[in-house]
Amino acid sequence: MKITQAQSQENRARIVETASALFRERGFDGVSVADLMAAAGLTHGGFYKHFGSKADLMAEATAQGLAGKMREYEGMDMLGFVNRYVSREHRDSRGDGCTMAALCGDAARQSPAVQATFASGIASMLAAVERGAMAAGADRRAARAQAISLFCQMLGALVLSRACPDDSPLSDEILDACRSRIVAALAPTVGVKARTAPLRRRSRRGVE
Amino acid sequence: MKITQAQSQENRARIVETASALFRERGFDGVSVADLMAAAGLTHGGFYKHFGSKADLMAEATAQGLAGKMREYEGMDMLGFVNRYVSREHRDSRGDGCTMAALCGDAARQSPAVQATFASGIASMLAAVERGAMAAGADRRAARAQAISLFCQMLGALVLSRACPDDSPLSDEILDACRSRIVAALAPTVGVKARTAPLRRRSRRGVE
DNA sequence: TGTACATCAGTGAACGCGCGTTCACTGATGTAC
DNA sequence: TGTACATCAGTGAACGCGCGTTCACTGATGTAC
Repeated sequence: MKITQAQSQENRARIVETASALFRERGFDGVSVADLMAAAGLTHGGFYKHFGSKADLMAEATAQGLAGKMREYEGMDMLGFVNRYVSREHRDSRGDGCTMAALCGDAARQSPAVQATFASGIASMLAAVERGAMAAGADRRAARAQAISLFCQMLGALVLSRACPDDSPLSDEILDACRSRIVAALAPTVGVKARTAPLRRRSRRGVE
Repeated sequence: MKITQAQSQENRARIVETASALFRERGFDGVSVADLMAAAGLTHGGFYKHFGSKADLMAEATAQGLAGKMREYEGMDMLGFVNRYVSREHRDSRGDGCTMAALCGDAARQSPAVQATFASGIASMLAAVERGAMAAGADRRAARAQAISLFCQMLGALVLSRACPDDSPLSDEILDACRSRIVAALAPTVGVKARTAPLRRRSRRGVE
């Protein structure tokens, strides 16, 4: 049965979106094409009408996952961002969480296309954190290095906390220690003004 | 052909050692039992004379990999440890490097046995870093949180730098920025005495 | 110390299975007239 | 606006392949006497 062009585009978008979440939850190798298509409400045969290969989808889903989270984070101030990122909720919702944290381990062994996508995602994230750090009163010269250091710590905490068993107290401790220290380091330079300074490059009109 | 008991034990140890390196290089799913046995100079059929399943070996190889690196790191002072850990050389030698950094992403999706092994490895590592931080003059009260924060940053930097393509300048930048900041933060409290204080719990006699 | 024999680490073919991918087919869509 | 027909997104069986695992077999080891 043929389907409306609009329907087809909708299906394609749903496949990418579903893949992005499933890859984050189970890793690239943990999701089969059949799994994925079933989760998107389709059968596996149609996959190749939309994508050249699973590897192609991996690159596209990664790119979309990274970009989507960036858009979400850009509206937040530094404190809010840190509190949300280094949290039990984020740790426990891989499928909804940061693509970088969920897949950076896998990315190191993937194709150059996926790695390049990751590198540009990391660059965007670091640039956003740098703007946020400067808005929070960081030294202009050191803002870049501080942003890198900060984000590495946040991501490291999340990744390590996820490597522990579900009920491990260590998992909570890692998150709490890192979050507290980062927030404390940010606090002296964060006033009411900084709290309202979002990570985004410039203000945008309109609703989200 | 039967083989000496000593030979058999040697073979078993070599399989675990080989597996530990290969898993770090390619991930748990990236190494087949046949690959692994061939790399250890054996044929795949004999695998089940030594191990109940591939999953069993994964847990054992992970435990050995974590313990082996701990022994190596324990002999170093904080500055040496940081400089070695957050380096291009470490990034480029996954098979020889830190098991935690190489496999923590995969660990989150593995069996409880592997996750428990990871958690205990993380605990050992954090305890060692805490001792090192205190030897380097850190505040006794904050030493634990500082150790967690420090190690998360080190691991995060390594993992992110590995997610970039091989020739990416961003990969180098991440390592350099984190290493510099950590070393600078350590420097004021690190004197000649601290430099000679190793991470290990107490001094041991005899050669390595 | 020799001899006979049970043991069992290692071999390599074979197993069922799930994977990524291909393909003949379907039938509503979208278009040419 | 109707009619005839080419298109092509989606279907589901089938493909070859590599995986983890099993198994009958080998033959030197290690042991009982």
